[in-house]
Amino acid sequence: MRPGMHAAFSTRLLDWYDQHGRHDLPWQHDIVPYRVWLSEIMLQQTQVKTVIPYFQRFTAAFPTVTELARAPLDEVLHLWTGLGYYARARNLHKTAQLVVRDYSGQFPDTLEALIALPGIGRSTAGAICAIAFQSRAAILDGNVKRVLARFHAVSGWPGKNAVAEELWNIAEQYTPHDRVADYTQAIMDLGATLCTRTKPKCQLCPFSADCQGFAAGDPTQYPGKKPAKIRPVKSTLFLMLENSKGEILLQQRPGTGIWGGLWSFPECPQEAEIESHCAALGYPVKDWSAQPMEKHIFSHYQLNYTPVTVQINKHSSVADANTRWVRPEQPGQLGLPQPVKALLDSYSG
DNA sequence: AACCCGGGGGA
DNA sequence: TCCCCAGGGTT
Repeated sequence: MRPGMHAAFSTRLLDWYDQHGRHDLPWQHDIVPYRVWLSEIMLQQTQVKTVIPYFQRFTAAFPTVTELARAPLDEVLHLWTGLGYYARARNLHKTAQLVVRDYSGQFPDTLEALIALPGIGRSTAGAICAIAFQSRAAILDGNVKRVLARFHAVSGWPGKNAVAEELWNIAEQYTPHDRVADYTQAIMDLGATLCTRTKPKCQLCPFSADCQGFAAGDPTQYPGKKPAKIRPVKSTLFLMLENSKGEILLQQRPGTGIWGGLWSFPECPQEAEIESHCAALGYPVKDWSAQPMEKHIFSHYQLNYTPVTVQINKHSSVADANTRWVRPEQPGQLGLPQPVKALLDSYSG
């Protein structure tokens, strides 16, 4: 079989699915549009394993779209807590109310009508049409993009329109008229279990002999990666408060976000705020002096930081749980971001 | 700590 | 039309 031979593709995929695919996922029984829709929304940015308990709780609380539509949004959001992308839950609730109001509680069965509902795009609409209504419609979620890009060695990034269009065309061509619901589950399953982002199990794949990505030597080259974007530049002042013992004040950063849980200097955005910021910390400023600005590169932005040495009037060396006075040459067993470590080293040296 | 993810909304 | 974002999981 060569890439492009449509009927052979779906036949081989369905044979694999019948023998090796997953058939026991919660949304694979009692297949009705409501459950298909709910599962597809949950699966949009979230993996199967994570979704399963949420799907169980949701369908227990709201067995039908009517009950979901009647529920307060707060209850929906509560049941969604932990799944992330909370806009999905708001759109879910809106769509439930629209289905009740405009469609008497019966989901529409055309791509156009489904896409018009909040939170449903082309791929999700295709999945609902194929799985819930057995009508021929293509999908192109992350798994399918990977499978098709590798099979055809499509190297561009699917975020680009031209690449997405090429993949959609391929997806449309392979989508069969018969068993389209099983085919749709099957191609997602192949991508999720064999044709994985890293370490694909090509030796188990029914398509490896014909896969152009495999033939090229490294299927993980496909599809192409999102291009690294130009890093935005952020600027901050690192306030290096020094007490009369020559110790420097560090603060533990919040557990999440950049440098989560590490110890760093207090920061403020500009020189005009130095005195008020230190006063708020409980340390009136005697004198301060800005040092040359330095750069630190993260994957997603560049941090320009200006160290500011600050002499304080208060001679305290006590600190609360989130702050600590350290000797710059011996900061102790603290997690320090690289620039903080470097500044402490140069300060003592 | 980088990378990934479908759809919505703003530039 | 393109770009960016959300928020948790995987690697």
